[in-house]
Amino acid sequence: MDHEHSIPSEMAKLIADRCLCLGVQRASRIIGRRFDEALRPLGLNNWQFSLLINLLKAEPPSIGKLADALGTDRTTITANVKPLERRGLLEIQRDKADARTRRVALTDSGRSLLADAVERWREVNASVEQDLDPAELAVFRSALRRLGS
Amino acid sequence: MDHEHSIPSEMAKLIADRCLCLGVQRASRIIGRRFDEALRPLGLNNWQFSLLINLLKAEPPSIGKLADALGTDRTTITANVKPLERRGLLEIQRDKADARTRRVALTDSGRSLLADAVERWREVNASVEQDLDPAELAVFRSALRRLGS
DNA sequence: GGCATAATGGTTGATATCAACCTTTCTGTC
DNA sequence: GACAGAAAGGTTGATATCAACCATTATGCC
Repeated sequence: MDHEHSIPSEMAKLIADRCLCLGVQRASRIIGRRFDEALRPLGLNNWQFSLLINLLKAEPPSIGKLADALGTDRTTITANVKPLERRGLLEIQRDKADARTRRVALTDSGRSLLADAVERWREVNASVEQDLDPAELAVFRSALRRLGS
Repeated sequence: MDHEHSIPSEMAKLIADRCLCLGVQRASRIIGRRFDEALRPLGLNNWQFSLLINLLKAEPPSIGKLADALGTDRTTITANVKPLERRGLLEIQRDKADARTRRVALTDSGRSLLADAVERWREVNASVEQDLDPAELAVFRSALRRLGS
């Protein structure tokens, strides 16, 4: 007994299969958990690793630059930097030239933890890479780059 | 003045560029916002749309089946179904045969909202698809499928 | 039936995500 | 210097995410 405005279940399956949003979010959750697992012994999750690795710049990046790099809202950076600051892995500095800008800088402790984390990252990233053929992987990367811009 | 265990910033850039986790999560956030924007007039976000579309089955799916379909933890389903239940878009039913199982069923109201949402979904999904070449898109989909299993 | 084990899923606590709104600071123009 | 508009970021409130732990129910073996 179909409702006037209802969608048959075969069409629903087509939609779910074709939805790029669900596809990419589903994959991102599943891959995220693999990285979470690899980094768990260090007390980091995949998001925190990505943030920390983006702090290794010639100059500590601003909140806005970090948001661009990670593809998140600025307020997400603000909120999620706090636990890492509490752990002493990074610190917030005020920019000397522009009083509006805050820069996020790694501490020595953060730098040292990151060195361990990179070893674990290397393994799990290689393991995910091996789930795809080399040609497929190259296209996948370029598609991700194009979609994330 | 490099710390003993520190990573040079050129290597950090390589890691950030090669990290499939960051790449896919970054793309998923950016794409998610496009779908959020398209669905905002209906009061739905991309996650809620994906959940609702997965309720259009011959038989209402269990919490666990939904978690598989969306690639999330079971507890995420439990928690995030609540706002949709409050809005009357779906309801939780107990399975007749197995008292452990709870099934999530669309209401008429949910079914009707979903019919509107699908129109908006179609547009935004097509717009994301057009950011890739057809061949690239096909490889991208198959890579997502392989990574999300 | 009794019991060990699987399966299903809820609860709690911490972090992640973003829109809407607000404050502070800078820049350009006059 | 004054002022308008832009730029950078914080706060709040709601939803999203998952690990760890717990409770209930089903299943299989004896």
